[in-house]
Amino acid sequence: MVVDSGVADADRVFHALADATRRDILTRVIRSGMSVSELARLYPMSFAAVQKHVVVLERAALVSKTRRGREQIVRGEVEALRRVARLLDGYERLWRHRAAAIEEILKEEQ
Amino acid sequence: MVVDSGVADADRVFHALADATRRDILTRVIRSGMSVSELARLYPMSFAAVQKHVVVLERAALVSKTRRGREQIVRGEVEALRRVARLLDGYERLWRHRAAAIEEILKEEQ
DNA sequence: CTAACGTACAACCACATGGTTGTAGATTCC
DNA sequence: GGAATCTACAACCATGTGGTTGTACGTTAG
Repeated sequence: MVVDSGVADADRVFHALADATRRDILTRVIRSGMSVSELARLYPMSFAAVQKHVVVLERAALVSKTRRGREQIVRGEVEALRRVARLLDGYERLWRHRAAAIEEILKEEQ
Repeated sequence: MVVDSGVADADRVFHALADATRRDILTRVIRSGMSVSELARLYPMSFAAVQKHVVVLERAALVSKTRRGREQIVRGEVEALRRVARLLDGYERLWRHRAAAIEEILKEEQ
């Protein structure tokens, strides 16, 4: 297992998700693959802007691209998504731990 | 239920999580509340920088502050965290849907 | 072959972000 | 009361981000 720079990974993933356009692209390409220009037609911005959003998602490993003729098909990668979900689960577990401790204290006080 | 500006909420939450220092602060204050200056002593940066990180987490509703004398105690708020986890679950559900569709297609082809 | 299409990338711009220092207001300690 | 502590916030700076346009290159269609 790669231990190195898991921090930067999380940085990239959360940053990639911190933009409504990118989240929308992600939901679409998870449903089914789409070419970059198909995606670009969906948003009120230039092709270049959408292409850059796709690059950000790609760097975060949230999507992958595969060539099909002159098109580049973008697909959602669920692995990174799962890693983030697990991370958030970790946060929540910590919280539950705290909640349990509080309950313990309240019990003792009664 | 508030329907308005759930998008901006997600923006704020993901952006808040897209920084290693802020994620570290979050894990600590979820375990147990800490004052801002206690937090500030933990990181190799100025008090003001840490205070600004706390503000970012607060705007994302990931932490809340309560006064205790001259200190401000920062605590982790789990509600927003859960909302994000649910959002990511939503993404994963979409993916599973796609996986099921692919299986269906493969079955038909055989 | 040539034209149109799909993609990638550089250069540029306005604005946000993450850091700094400095100042000022509450609150507590002695 | 006066000093120390904790917090908040403004001003500033370097860098990053999200958008633009323009250009170049490979692939497909006619």
